[in-house]
Amino acid sequence: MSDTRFDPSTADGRWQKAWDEAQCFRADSKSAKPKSYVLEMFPYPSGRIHIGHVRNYTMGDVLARYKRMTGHEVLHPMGWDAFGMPAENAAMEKGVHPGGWTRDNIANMKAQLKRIGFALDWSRELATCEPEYYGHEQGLFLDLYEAGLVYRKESEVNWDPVDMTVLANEQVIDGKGWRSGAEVEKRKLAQWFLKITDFAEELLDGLGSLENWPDKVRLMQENWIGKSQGLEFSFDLSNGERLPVYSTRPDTIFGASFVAVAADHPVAQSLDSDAARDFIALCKRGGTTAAELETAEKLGFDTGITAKHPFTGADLPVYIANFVLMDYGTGAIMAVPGHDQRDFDFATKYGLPIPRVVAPSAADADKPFDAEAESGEGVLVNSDFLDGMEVEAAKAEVIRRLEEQGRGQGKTVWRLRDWGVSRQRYWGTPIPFIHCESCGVVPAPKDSLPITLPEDVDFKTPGNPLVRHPTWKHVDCPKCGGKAERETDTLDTFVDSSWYFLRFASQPADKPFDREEIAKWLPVEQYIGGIEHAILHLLYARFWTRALAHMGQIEVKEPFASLFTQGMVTHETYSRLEGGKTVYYAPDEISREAERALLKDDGGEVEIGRVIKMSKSKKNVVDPDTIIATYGADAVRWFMLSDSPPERDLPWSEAGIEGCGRFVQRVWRLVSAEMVGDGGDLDLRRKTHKTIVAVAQDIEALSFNKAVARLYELTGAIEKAQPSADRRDATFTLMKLVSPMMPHLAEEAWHRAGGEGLIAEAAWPEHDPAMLVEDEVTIAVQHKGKLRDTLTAPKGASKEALEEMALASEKVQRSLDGAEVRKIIVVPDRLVNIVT
RNA sequence: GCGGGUGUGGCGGAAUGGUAGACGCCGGGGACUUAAAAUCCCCUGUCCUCUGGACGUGUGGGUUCGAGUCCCACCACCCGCACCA
Repeated sequence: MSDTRFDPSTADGRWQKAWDEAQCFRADSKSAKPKSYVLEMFPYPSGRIHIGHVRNYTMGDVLARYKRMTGHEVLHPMGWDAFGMPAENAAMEKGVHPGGWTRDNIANMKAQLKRIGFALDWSRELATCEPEYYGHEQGLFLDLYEAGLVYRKESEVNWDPVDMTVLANEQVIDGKGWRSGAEVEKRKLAQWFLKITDFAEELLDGLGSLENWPDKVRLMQENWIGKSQGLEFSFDLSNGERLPVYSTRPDTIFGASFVAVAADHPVAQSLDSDAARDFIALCKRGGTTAAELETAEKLGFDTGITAKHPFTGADLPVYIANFVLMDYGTGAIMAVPGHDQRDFDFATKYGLPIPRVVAPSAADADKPFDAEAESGEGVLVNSDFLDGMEVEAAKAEVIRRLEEQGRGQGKTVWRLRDWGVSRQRYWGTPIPFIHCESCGVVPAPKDSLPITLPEDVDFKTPGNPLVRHPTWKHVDCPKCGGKAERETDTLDTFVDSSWYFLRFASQPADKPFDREEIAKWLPVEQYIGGIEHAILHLLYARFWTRALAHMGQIEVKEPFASLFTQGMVTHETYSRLEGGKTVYYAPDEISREAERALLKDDGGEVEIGRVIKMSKSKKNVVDPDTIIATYGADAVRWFMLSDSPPERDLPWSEAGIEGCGRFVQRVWRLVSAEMVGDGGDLDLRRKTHKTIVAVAQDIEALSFNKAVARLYELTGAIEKAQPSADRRDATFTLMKLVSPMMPHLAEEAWHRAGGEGLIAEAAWPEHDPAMLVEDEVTIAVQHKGKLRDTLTAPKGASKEALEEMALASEKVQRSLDGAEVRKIIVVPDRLVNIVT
């Protein structure tokens, strides 16, 4: 080791080993210290850690190390979201077993994480693909079944007839399977569902208690749950049937000029004419992509049936309409064109009346519409007994009257659907049920768990290997003992990630978790991950936790007390046209100059594109291993925290990481410098103590970029200071303050400077409150609201003294130029503003 | 279409209604060196008649002694949802 340079290639590994040996990062549940559970969303073991993971885990790591230094017993675990499709794809493409592929990937990624020096409790590592994990998941699934929260029903799926598999919506591109390219069919299959809708109200209300979640995420979940309150009532139809409809605007009932049903509504289906059948087919063909919906024209088909208005007795035409959805409300609506844009468009197209029933005031009852529907507030007009009422009062009145007639009732409708968890795949948790011809669907006995996946499977033939495995599915019925078959569906991987944070608290062999350990560690104080999980993962995990609480297995209801969603790591792109095609080049193929970028291969200039999310197709990716090998783990960690606020995107740049590498060496040189000297340095001491407080606040607020800026400032101040006892103290303090961010450098420097033990186990420095108080302050002097001069005054100087000093300033006098002073505003210790 | 967010130097970004641009990157100049790397020092919003001054936080208004910050309207970009009655 050279004296003048810090060498991460030897130091990083040395300290990682030292932390391992000292077991610094083990969480002790017997500890009396206050606990802190810091968790980052666990990764899918794709094989390589990418730079986004590095940013995510560095943030959590800084917080975890800081919490440990401030006297907390920290739980900071790591695991693997190890089931899922990519493993099966690899099996099909490369002929490797999903299990072997996954476990190899885990080993690689674990080694990568260790090279970054994360303060993780590896003794609690888990992988969801191991029976020790998913066996307990099967047990929990059976518990949920017992509690009435699991059921089976027929449901429509996207079926790929070539791959013989069910596709997620995202895997259907232009109506074709993403892998096979075959036309996707809609098939009805019996599938397993979790009754998340039972918890809709709770999940919605619970959002209110999650003050430390981003408003954005709470809003997204609120919209997803989609509570709406309105009225369900029935029309009498001319064919003698009754047609229930749902409306959130019952107040506008006198404005209804037609009734519309969905194409797959029974009323539509019962029509016996070719024209009707053709129209229904036309509706079904309609695409569901964003662009198609945007331009979709409102289309309708007059059924010839009429509906009797419950108050006026008028006969309203019943249409089949392509914009009415079967799976929301009752699949039928009363259409009020004047006050709903869709109904307005439809009525305009088909020449139906557009009556006004809400107006700004009673005098505007006949005000014409301005080419669009008015859905706002106002008073009711042209509405018989509702005339003159406000919207809210009118809603209540209509509901009251229809309830009285026994024709309808107030009703709450949710957008949230039950959670379909069946996947017709191999690499997932087997659903613990058995199908018996005589007993039906029977839960697997708990003592038969875990139901493990067979190892001897092949992926050469399409379809689910569990279905065609020669022996696996054949079992005796646990009820009657006769021949029966196992369920061959496996669970959605979102189930795996719905409780892993509970399993981290303790890992008993005979049960999913230990009640007391959950009580000790949960909730997670700080959960960090990507915004892409704002809805599904976070909603499912909240549901699963509440369901367990509902069954009395745990106390905690909300698993994540505080949530942080970090931004992406981005990079500019490099490309040029070659033979009419845009060819992208990777950053390491480029030599980047100030204004331009040249290809290393042939020296040709390439175009520098926008800074965008790193993606393989644009080749704008950097590999964590490479950069760690080049700059060391600490420089990379420091870069991840610098400059950009953590919730925003972070543009990766070669120049930036080099700057971080320089800073690592700057700190190193401070420690190498002479650390003794005479006398004190009050300014530096003040700066040091202010920095202790500020960095602590910044880390707790996750404002790592601000903490970084303050550490640069302190470093600069130490460099400028003459040797002194205060300079020595400042240097030791700096080592501790940077240690959560640059732990290897901090250990090496600490060790070299003669510090005791490991800095990873050191306490956060104490600050002296007296050092935070200035005795002199800078006062800004303004005239006409503009800065004219600044002056130095003793802290706490009187208003009169400050006024006097301000007026004495030559610059101020020049600006005043003899004008009459009308008023002087003095903000003590801050500013004087002279008004003329 | 609905909902949400963001807009500050060449770039990333600081700034309890009180000195806009902290800190970093890039760039320029200098020192050290035979030379380079490394390191150190200085400069670095725009403009002008430059020991000073004017302008300046997407645009236009407003509130205020004082607005990047608060209010109103608009523009641009980004994200989420999407015919949810």
